Amino acid sequence: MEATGKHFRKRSAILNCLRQTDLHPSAEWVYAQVKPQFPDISLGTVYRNLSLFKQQGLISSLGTVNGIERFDANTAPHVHFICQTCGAVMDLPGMEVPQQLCRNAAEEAGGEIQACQLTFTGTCSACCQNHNIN
Amino acid sequence: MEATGKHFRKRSAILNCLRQTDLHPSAEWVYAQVKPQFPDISLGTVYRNLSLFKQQGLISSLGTVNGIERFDANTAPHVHFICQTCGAVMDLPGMEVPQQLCRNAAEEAGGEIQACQLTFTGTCSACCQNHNIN
DNA sequence: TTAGTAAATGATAATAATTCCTATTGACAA
DNA sequence: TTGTCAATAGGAATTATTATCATTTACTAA
Repeated sequence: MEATGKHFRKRSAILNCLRQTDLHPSAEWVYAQVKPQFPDISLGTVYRNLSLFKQQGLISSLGTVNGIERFDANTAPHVHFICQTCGAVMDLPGMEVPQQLCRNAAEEAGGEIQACQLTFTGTCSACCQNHNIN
Repeated sequence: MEATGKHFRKRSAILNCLRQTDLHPSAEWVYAQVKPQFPDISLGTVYRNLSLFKQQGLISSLGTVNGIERFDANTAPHVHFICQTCGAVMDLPGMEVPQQLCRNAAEEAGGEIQACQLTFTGTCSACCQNHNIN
């Protein structure tokens, strides 16, 4: 399973691509990024590996934006802002989910809590300006 | 646009169905519930009206669970727990998102914030028990 | 009653994101 | 070289959702 040799170059390129961006991209976006370096890569490989990484806990999914799944290589708990107009997903790095909230949730849910997602939805500043112009 | 007469019976049945459950159901589930009362209702009508209600702010969407969109007639901000094993979505009614957190988000995001979603993911107590048995 | 209308619907086709399938390729060990 | 097995490419299949369009329903006015 080591990433040595040509065998795993595509797989690690996909992971690296996701690690080098903060755009919380879709599978298609990752595909487009990796394509120049590996012209014969297939979209299926991107989906397959993203799914594998997710299962291994190397990446996480933010859910879908406009019906398209978005991924994040930052698995530490953090807060997101999603612009409903342009579909941009941004981190709100200055914020964090209070630990107490997570403890309360664990208590109230009864089961086991594995992840926590705090997401704000609205219109980003760029789209707010565009809207004013039009 | 009043819900008088037979014309709007299906539409309001869909909304009532959603209002009378706390399962945060899918379009297909709503369809199955309304079907006995309106045997000739079509799935397209359910999708069409759910989409309309969402647009009107009468209901909200939780996003997708296992690739299927889930809806909620409770538009007040509240906290959810999603079981990754069985796909159940539950409210955590004793919890709420701190107001201060929302204010911070608005400040940091720059744009306009319209909604806030706090979701915990994990394994519900029922699925935890089943897992122990098997 | 009887058109005339606009909205709502049923049935089905179309769309598109994602997953599945199978032959092929690359890496490595014997 | 050869056998084996995981990884992949390419494309077909799946499936949730949306769009289309002819029909039905409700309401209004003559």
